[in-house]
Amino acid sequence: MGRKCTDSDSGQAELRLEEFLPYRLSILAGRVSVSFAGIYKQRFGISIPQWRVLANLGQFAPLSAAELARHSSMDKVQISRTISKMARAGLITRQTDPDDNRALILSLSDRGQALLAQIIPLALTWEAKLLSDLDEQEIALLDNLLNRLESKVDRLSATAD
Amino acid sequence: MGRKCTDSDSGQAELRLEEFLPYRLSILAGRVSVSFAGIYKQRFGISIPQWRVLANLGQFAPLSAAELARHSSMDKVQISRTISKMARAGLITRQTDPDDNRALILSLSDRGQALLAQIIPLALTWEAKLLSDLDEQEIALLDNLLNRLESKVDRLSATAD
DNA sequence: TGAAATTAGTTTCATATGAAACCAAGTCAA
DNA sequence: TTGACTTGGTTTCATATGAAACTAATTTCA
Repeated sequence: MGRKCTDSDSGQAELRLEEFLPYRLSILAGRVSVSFAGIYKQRFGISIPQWRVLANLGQFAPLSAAELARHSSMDKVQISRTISKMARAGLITRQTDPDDNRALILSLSDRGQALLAQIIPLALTWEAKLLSDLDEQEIALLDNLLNRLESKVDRLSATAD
Repeated sequence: MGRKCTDSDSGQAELRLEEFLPYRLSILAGRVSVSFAGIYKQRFGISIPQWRVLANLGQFAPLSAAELARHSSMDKVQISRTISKMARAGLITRQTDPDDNRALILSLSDRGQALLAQIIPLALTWEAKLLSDLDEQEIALLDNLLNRLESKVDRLSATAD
């Protein structure tokens, strides 16, 4: 960083938070997460990380812990702890991979699948409500924009040092 | 084992995470936050909550702690701790409000302002990079969509229970 | 081979978090 | 006034988090 153009009166850059994308995204995502978590938290007693594991295994199982971490962009420590809890609760199964004895093969148990099947309709209904002010085209556009931002931020992170 | 029914004809609801908005938003916002935090974290030694306080006070000061909490949608405990640290570090000033001796009047100190002035150009540059694949119109649209989602989720949370 | 480097997952430890209890100041109602 | 209620902010306490150290299995390559 070089530019230290006398932070005094003249060239003072301004930041309007209500227009600053990282900030807005973070606020919005936080509120969405909390609001959505209200759906399954007390009703089913699972946390946000547990919900993530549940949903990811529901869609992509079988997965190793490392794959699951990549899929869900969760920390590997958090994965480890979350799957321990969920295994104890009988929601997932863990077997060691015969082809690589370090790795685990993770899947949903019947109970886990049943739980997921209970939550999914609630999730979809809730999402529909969230999107109810947007028309088809706008939803498609949002989808497209989020995709592009996602791959952009990945590229930015990759080059950051 | 597993699938007792084929998805197409049965009532088995499916969830495609890559299309599920709460999930995508949360992943994207997390990555954006982390990537952006890389800009100021080691360079200036401030945390994400500190950045939020800095930016909010920069734009909206003077603010009470409660107002700051509302503005930034941060927890009041977190606000309390963050402003203590920042006051100790000489980044903000805290005076008790003469009109209400419970309340604090928070502002940026000169040092805080100088720090913010250093970060803002970096933040704007970074944001510009993030948005560089989107044209004017798309940015405006994104802005509009995020706004509408934000107010929607607020309404959903309000009616939650 | 077999020693160094990598990778999968767990554990440790210091820090961060937030719900609930708390104190102190202000408001309301009788 | 006074006592009940609310509000601003801090503290407590139990839990969550993640970086770094660790164990164990696998790969690399001299």
